[in-house]
Amino acid sequence: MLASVSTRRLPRSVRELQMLDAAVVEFARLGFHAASMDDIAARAGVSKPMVYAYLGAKDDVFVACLHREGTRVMQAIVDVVDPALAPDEQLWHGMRAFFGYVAANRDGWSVLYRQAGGPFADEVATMRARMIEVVAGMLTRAVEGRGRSPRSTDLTPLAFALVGASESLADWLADHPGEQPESVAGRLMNVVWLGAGQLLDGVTWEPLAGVGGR
Amino acid sequence: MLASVSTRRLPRSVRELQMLDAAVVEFARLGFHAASMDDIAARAGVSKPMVYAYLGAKDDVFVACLHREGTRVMQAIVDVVDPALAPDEQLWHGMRAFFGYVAANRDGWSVLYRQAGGPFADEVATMRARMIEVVAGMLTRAVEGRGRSPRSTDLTPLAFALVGASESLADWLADHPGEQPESVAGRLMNVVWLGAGQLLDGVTWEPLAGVGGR
Amino acid sequence: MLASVSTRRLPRSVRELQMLDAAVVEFARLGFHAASMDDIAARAGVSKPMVYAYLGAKDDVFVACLHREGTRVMQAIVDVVDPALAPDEQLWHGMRAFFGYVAANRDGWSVLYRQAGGPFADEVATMRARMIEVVAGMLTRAVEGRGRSPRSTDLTPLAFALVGASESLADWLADHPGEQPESVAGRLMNVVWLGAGQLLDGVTWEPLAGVGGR
Amino acid sequence: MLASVSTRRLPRSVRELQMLDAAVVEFARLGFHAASMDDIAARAGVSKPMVYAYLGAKDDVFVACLHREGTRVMQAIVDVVDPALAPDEQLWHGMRAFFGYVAANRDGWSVLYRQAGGPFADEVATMRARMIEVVAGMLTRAVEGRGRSPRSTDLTPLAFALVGASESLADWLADHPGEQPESVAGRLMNVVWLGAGQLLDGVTWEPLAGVGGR
DNA sequence: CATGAATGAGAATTCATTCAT
DNA sequence: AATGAATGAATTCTCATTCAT
Repeated sequence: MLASVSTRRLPRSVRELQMLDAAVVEFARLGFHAASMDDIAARAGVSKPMVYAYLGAKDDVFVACLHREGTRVMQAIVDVVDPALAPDEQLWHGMRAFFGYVAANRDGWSVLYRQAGGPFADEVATMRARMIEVVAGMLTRAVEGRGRSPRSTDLTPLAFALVGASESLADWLADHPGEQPESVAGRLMNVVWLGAGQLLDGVTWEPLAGVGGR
Repeated sequence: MLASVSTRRLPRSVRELQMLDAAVVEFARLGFHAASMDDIAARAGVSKPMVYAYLGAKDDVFVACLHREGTRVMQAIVDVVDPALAPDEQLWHGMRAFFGYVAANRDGWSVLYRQAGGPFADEVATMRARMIEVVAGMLTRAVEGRGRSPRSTDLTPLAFALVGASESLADWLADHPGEQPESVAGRLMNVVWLGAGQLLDGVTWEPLAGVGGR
Repeated sequence: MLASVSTRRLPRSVRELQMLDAAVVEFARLGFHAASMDDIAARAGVSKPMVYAYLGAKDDVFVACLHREGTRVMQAIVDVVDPALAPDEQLWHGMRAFFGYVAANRDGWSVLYRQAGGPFADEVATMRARMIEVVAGMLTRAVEGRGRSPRSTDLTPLAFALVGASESLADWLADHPGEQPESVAGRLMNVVWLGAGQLLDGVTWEPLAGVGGR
Repeated sequence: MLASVSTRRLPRSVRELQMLDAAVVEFARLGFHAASMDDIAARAGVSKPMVYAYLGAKDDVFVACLHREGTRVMQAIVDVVDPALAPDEQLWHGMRAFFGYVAANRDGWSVLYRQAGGPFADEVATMRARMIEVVAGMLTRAVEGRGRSPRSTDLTPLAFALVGASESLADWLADHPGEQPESVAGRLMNVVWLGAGQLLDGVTWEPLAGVGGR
């Protein structure tokens, strides 16, 4: 009866965490529809009714995962972006945090970013929007810190591009264990910062007249 | 009784196309698992056994969609990338074609991009790898066109970033029907081309000191 | 257009034979339910509607197989049992023919004997009954040829036993290619003939009193 | 509201038995392919998912039936074959037990014997092989008990014949509910024992001359 | 608190069978 | 005479969800 390693009779909060962890893994592994409540319960080491009692129906479980993971990414960024820093340093820290999170939490990231469509379109869109907002905010402050107000306030597309690039690079990193995440983040930072800088300085790339239009 | 537009008794090739189209729509709408063969058949205006007879099991149908759409995107890009053009123009044409295709084929794009997990990871990965290869090729030629041999031949990470950014922007584009693909392509092109250009010119951004080109 | 090996445009009777052959093979291979009209048509080298046109629905096809194979076994026996021969020779010839048929036509035999139950219980039972009748008739004539009328006219169980033994031995033969069918038939003939002879002579085996009854 | 005979919420072992019983009945009635999981579940008084949860897929259910029934027949025989008995008594007891079992368990026997083809050929063949082994053992001991070492040690064909004859007679018995298993066993015992005995005594029947023991 | 037992509903897949050509 | 096209109806199997204990 010594409960040293026994997982029985844990407090509710702990159990909930185990379940959420299991759910994230399963949803990431198979996607929302293919993941089964059975597998989630099994992976969490509890019986199915427990999952229902603690987290509710499958939809609820998924939304819970979504929220937790979303909060985590945003927190990871917010935590390292010190407003006292120089704008470029803020961006650099934020990107590193974001990049690091995506690379280190493939499962959580999957849940957030690879489950478009379906009955959660709204939830996912909302979560994504908040995340993009954080990134876009980071970019905006960086731009403003350069003493310029962005011509169009809409840095959202750039935020999207940045997120997509990070995700893709995280994939690439996963296949190249020898590479340093830091260095990859640095290269991305360079392109974005230098490119955006040029743009702000009025330098633009334009297609050759007449040729681009065909 | 109208014989003219009656869709009964069509030759195989026509029916196959109808089915593929229907399948792409359904897969895009609900994802692989949630889409049902019933719905696909219904949308194609045939009975389920026809789908099985012509396209095979659900997996086969999905792979067929994947291949068709994948080939289409690639073709759309390859078609406009004239090797005789200047490197930057090649990149510009390619990106414009890509965003144009995605804007015009939301469904096809969804099928390709938003089903990464699950049993088709390999198929999708293969297709993406081909795409990245194409992009990396364009980038390499662009760099060489500037009269420099790439310091490390490895432009692959940049290709990854670019493809990821494009995919993410394509998503954004899909959710903002008002936006012009051309304009999105232009913005991305600017950041990448200017940023990469600066980098190649030896300008770099470095953390903690802000030495680089601001 | 030279129709040397072409199988097109054959006269009805030939086509029907091809189909029956194919059907027997398929029914034997998979049983009535698991065999499919598709496979039968494919094996016969014709399209499904041909099978329906020539032989009718699946049930009809099966019954046709049943009848043909049943007729064949019985004919094989009747052909060799010359009433002019001595009774034991009649039995011997009949058994050899029967045994040979079963051994040489595993498929046909399967259709006849391994498809009990199901919607054809009646047909199968009838066919079997006729077959057993032939064998029993053979036995009866043999017994009568010995100058005795069988005590109970019912030699049917012995016929059943004989048929079962033959089938089982045919299985055994199929696994022992070195063995001579003739010799195996001979051994069976010996047991039956000698055993039945003893019985007719009034010799019987009786269990030890009191022990057999527990 | 009657709690006593309510069949709800039974422990697993009980339900499993009910299901196996139901499955045996259905498989016997219609054969493996024609029997449906729906029917099995209905007959067992449960819903289909329970059958899958407890017994697995249809194949598994069938194999489970096969094993249970096979074990039962073998056990029925082994239980009554006392090695201390005289060889002929051993054979007699074994045969009586066999026919008795078949008469009392028509369904179980059908499942075992009438599904030889198809994907379970191996399972059935294995079980039959074990049975033949047992019979061959009994025959061998019987022969040795007569003070003779079998000329060729190969009594296997005779065992095959005996088992085949028994199986076929079991079929006959199944179709003639009026018959006494005891009596059928007796008749078969007589033919085999007397015939084999004559053979061992050197009496043989030879074709064309009728030299043997008439 | 925790679970084994149980199921309704739905999805994939196959097949016998029929037309229109 | 012969066939490709087409389908209604089953059948196997899975899953989210709920009770009774």
